[in-house]
Amino acid sequence: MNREDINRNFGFLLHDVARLMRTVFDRRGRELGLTRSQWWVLTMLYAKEGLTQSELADFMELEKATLGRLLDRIEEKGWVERRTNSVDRRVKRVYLTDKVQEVMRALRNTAAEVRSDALGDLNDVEHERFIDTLLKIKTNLLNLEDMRPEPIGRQTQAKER
Amino acid sequence: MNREDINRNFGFLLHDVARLMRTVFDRRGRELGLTRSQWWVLTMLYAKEGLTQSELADFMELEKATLGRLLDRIEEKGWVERRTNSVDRRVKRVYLTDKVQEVMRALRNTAAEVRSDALGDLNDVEHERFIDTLLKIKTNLLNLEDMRPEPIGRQTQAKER
DNA sequence: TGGCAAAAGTAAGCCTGGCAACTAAATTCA
DNA sequence: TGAATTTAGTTGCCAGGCTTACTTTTGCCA
Repeated sequence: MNREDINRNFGFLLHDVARLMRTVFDRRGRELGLTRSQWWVLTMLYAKEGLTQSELADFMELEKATLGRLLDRIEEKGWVERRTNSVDRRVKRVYLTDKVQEVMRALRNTAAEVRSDALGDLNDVEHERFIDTLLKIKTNLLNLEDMRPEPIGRQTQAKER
Repeated sequence: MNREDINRNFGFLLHDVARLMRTVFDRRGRELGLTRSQWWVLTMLYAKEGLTQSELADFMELEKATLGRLLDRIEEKGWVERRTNSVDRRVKRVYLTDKVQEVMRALRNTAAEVRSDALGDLNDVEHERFIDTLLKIKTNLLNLEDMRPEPIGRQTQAKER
């Protein structure tokens, strides 16, 4: 890679843009009292309430430990509840509380703002193409052997039962 | 946003892909003994050796503090040198050491591998379009008022006076 | 049934990143 | 000149992410 290319380097750019997005969202989210990651968990839960922590971690492609700590903080704020399962006492299922509803509304607005600020002048075609390409890249990355060992899990299920 | 959209949500996708890239790179970089961020600093320095820490932080759009700590670790490994300026004794300029050359070679190879694994089947047109779009988004984000106050440096201007 | 492996969560350690507060040096300007 | 302001860099604190190592519980099977 020569020196001129640097600003068009895929890895750098992606890194930059993701960081900028996070920063923008974190700043706007601060007045709502949460971080981007916490918001992300809430949004995922909104779609998939009642998953176990491990299932949720798999779904979000996060490590169990990372998710666990996120949940600690969100639970402290009273937005989420871990319910112990009576059948399997190791398992904790995660539920949103009622209290979270108003926050969620505010978040959706803020998220839409950030998204439209970021995408700004892109037309629909460009937008869709961009999303398609991101999806392809994501697929490529998930298929790398590097990703097999532990991270994506996918292990197990179709096991017990 | 309805529940189906979630996998085509720009923010999520970007977050995911950036995280996956980081993970892949970190795993492959580990055997070389550095993290993605450290590699990033080295690469930037390769293009811009001799900048002051503040200039480098601006260039990389990082906080001075974040860069400072990155440099601490890289310096410990002997890949980088902070030289104090005799004219302005506050300033430290950053230089690569000779020792770093072989690491850099390995890094460039690894980076190219990761990039081609990630981009995989994309054709050139798609690739270029993707980069263009990323650049537009980056520009949009950098132009937000949120980004003005402190973050990018350029600080100070028009304060109380 | 009794032991062992696997699974769910947690804890601790490390690195990155932002923000805020600080120190030291330089600059401004009254 | 001397006080106030700016600037360069560091430090402290916190969130988030990954890894590794652990505890508890469950399930298998010999």
